[in-house]
Amino acid sequence: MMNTNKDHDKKNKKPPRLAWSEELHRKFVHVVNLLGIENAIPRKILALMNDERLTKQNVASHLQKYKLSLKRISSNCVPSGNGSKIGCVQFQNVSPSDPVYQNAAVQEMPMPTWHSDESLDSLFDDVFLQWWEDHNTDATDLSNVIGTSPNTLTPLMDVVNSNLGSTQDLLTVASPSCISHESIEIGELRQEIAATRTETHQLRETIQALKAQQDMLVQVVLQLLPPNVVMQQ
DNA sequence: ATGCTAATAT
DNA sequence: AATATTAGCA
Repeated sequence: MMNTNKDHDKKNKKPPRLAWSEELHRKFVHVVNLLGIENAIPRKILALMNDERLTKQNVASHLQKYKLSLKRISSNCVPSGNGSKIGCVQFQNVSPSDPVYQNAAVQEMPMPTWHSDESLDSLFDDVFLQWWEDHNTDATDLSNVIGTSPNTLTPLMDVVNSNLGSTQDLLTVASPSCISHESIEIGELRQEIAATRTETHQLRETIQALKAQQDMLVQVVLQLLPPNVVMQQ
């Protein structure tokens, strides 16, 4: 009696299909950007997201779609060969959730400033670490996760470990001095902090999108200029 | 046998 | 269109 029917039987173990909420997707994008699109495989993504709602197949499926969207975007921005013809469109519509800056063609651009923005990187790391602390009691989880993977991730682990030291110091100093006073709303402060984090996160994405736009525009200008002007290294 | 991706199915 | 499932490769 529990067979080829359309059993809406409650006992049948069919988990409802996963809906990728914005929050879930942002988490996903966040982790993917952390790993870099080339290292972002389902197992690592799943581990870093650390979300009970997710299974590896969920992530794999979503990753497939996500890569397609990246491809869609990239294909609009690739300049055509050595000629002076430009294939770029849609500069205005770069969405923060669409990491155009991962476009391989963009990354290969000979822009001297491309890799030199350390402040942006550290901001990125701060945001990630705070998020990680929120969702995991112990940072050794992260170390374990990353430790099992090839050495391409060791720089990330270093960053995490070093930054973690400072944040833990902050915590141990701050918490004892706050207990005694009247019940001033710690909850409100938490909310405020959370809001600030979200804002920071969004700003970070906006900055990166703008940076990508700027670099692409510079590239366009370079291609429009006569060759002799550009030749200096 | 396992994990990943591309293709296909719902 | 979004998500799940399968197929086939490494």
